[in-house]
Amino acid sequence: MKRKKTQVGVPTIERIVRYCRYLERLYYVEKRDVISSAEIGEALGLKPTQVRKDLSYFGEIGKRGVGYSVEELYFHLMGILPCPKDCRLFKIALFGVGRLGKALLDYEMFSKRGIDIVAVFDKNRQKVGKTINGRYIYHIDEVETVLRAQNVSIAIICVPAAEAQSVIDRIVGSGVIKGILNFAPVDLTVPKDILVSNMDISAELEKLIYFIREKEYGQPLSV
Amino acid sequence: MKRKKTQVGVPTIERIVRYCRYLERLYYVEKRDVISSAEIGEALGLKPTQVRKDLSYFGEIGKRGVGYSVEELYFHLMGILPCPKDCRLFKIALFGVGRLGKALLDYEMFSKRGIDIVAVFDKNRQKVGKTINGRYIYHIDEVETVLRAQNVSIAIICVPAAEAQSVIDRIVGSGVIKGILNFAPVDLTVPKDILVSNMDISAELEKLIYFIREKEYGQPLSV
DNA sequence: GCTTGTGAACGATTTCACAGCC
DNA sequence: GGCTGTGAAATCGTTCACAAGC
Repeated sequence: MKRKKTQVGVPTIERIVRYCRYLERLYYVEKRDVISSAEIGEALGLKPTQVRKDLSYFGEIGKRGVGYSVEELYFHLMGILPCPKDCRLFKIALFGVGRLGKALLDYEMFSKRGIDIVAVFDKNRQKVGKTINGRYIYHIDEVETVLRAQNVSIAIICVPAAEAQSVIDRIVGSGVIKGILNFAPVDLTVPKDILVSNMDISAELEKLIYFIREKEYGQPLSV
Repeated sequence: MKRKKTQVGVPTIERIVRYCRYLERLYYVEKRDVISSAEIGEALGLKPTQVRKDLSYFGEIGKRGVGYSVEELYFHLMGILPCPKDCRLFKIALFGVGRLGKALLDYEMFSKRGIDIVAVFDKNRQKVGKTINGRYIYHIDEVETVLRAQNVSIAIICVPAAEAQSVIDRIVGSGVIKGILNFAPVDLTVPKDILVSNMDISAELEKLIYFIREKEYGQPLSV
């Protein structure tokens, strides 16, 4: 099997996810038949050429002079993205049942997309053994056993920043985890064959404020 | 005043936030005196040249042959980033007191960074009038009055996807909001002078799974 | 010796320009 | 006329190579 040199880049995949969401609404709610790259671009704040380039990576889906069939395009993109079909293949565990962890456990969008969290861990013995949203809470000491038994491949980290790295080390030690979604505001050190996606809320806010200030005052500060 | 052509890019600012966090620990916890770009890069998974290039945008802070003074660099970067000094300038309101909204209201990292949410809104009359973590919950109908009175400039959106756009329209109507941090999994339509930062949790997970699959199986799907 | 700062080279991503098709 | 698909050009971001300074 020949390895293609030109893989599709990260920004494109991020936009594919957004196209997919937009088309979902167009298909189920607005019941549109066809859509143009110009209109998609308008809705998502992108240039039409950007939209067409992205879509062209996955084949010729549109009709020239007409546009894209909403149904065809939607199911085509759904086939490219992993969910919900493959989410059962990639089982997910959540670490840290604080407020954020609890919020994620019944996050509407997860269940809607077929994303299911199969195991939950905490280090607090008071929480261990209870169930939350139908999931049994394991103690962090059981991590190796449970992750292997359930064949979990993705970990969501919602523990405090100070504990994140030690939790990660134990998770990585289990040898089954392939990807980590990290909500703790620290940079984790992991073996480089494991993918990490950081969702750093306060970092995002700081970034936002930086650019607001830059826009307001022309210059961020004395540069 | 001359407008510089080369503004610092988004990826650089994202890394500056990370340097800042790392240096904070180095300064207060590990009490290091100097640090090299190589070591910073090691800790954050970046090449030393990347670190130096980023830092050089904001002046010559290091000493050749020696490295960077942790103290000097830390406070220098703190000066570039908006928090916590400017967070009072940029007041924040939160919309939607569901599980996620509640989680954010006492997110440790916010208070630690001086980020303070000054007003909270919900459309549920049962919640309105109560206080949560010391913040009075306003009804969404009061949005114009409260935002103007408090001079709020940033909105955090934690309402369900279906309601996000209508909430946004009202917020934008108030005329004081300059930036939005959006947790609802939809693409919002806003006037282009307003900055939007999306934190789409399920999109991030889908992206992660896509790239895990690509890595595992060489190709994401039949492309 | 060692480490920073930076123009130049390289690589990735976006945008343009236009051919191809309905 | 309209809209897509795509190579080429432009832009943006990262990495290299090396000069400058401790």
